[in-house]
Amino acid sequence: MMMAREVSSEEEAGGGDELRRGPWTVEEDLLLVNYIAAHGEGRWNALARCAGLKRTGKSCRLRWLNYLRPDVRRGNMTAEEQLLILELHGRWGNRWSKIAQHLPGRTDNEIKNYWRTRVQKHAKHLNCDVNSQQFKDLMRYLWMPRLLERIHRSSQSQSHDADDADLSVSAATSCITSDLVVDAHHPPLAMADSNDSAAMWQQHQAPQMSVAGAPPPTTTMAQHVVLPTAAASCHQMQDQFVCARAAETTTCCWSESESLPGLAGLYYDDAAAALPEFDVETMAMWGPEDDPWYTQMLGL
DNA sequence: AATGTGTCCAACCGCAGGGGC
DNA sequence: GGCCCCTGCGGTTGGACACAT
Repeated sequence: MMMAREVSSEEEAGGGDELRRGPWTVEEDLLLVNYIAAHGEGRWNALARCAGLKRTGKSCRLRWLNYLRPDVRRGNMTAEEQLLILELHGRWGNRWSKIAQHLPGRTDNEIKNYWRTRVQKHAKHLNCDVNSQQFKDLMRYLWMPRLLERIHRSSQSQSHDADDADLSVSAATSCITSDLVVDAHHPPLAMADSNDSAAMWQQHQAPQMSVAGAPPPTTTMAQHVVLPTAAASCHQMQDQFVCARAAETTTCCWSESESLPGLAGLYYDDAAAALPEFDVETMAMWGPEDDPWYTQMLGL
């Protein structure tokens, strides 16, 4: 029913001529960019008409937001961005536009494509349903700590003279927005079972990081909690929150004698001992060695 | 070199919701 | 309240490209 109306308005936008579809030409891009530079964006149907584009308003909007906008970031997702996507998808599901708001320069379309092509592909390879608890646990307890280690190693290699706290405060900084902190009252994925939000918030402040591949935690979580030593800047708060969040996925949940939740038969010792080396150069979430490793660990 | 297969991503489609009249 | 239009979101598709055989 809506489509009939929509089509009529789109036909109007096309001025009665045949509407173009498919890939945009350089000339069309120029028309759109120049028009928006002169008149601003919005009112897309009228914009398409006035700019002389034989495109629907929808098509113009999509082209601008996903491709032509000057602040669109292109290229591979960084480890920090991948970590954020996993984290935020765990919290919000397929709310791509909401997730995109936390990754400056990345579009919902790009994040959606990333999820479908990379994450779902690996779920398929592992014979997991991407929505299954098993796969969620895999992300939470294995992939996210691994990504964190990549970030950690990368920042170490970039700033040798930084102290430990600074290292924990990773380059993820640039990707985190204040919304994430505001949203921190939601029970985070990795500790959704907790009832004590105050204690959890204290844990959020803990910049201490223990990642997969590092010596396994031998103390309780309480012993890992380190209260902030100085008034933290907004950025530091955000960084600590994120790093502590991700660190929890390692420190809270793995003990030497306890199997990983949802991953029956997979023990911390096994995981830590068998972790393959990261390919820090490529910063890809999965290296070629990862699939067989996960397959073996999961007994798939 | 030719062909087949898989991957990635830009673009499209269908729908829902909001606002103006 | 109902209609119309616009905008935005999430799902899907198709073509270009890369890689394997």
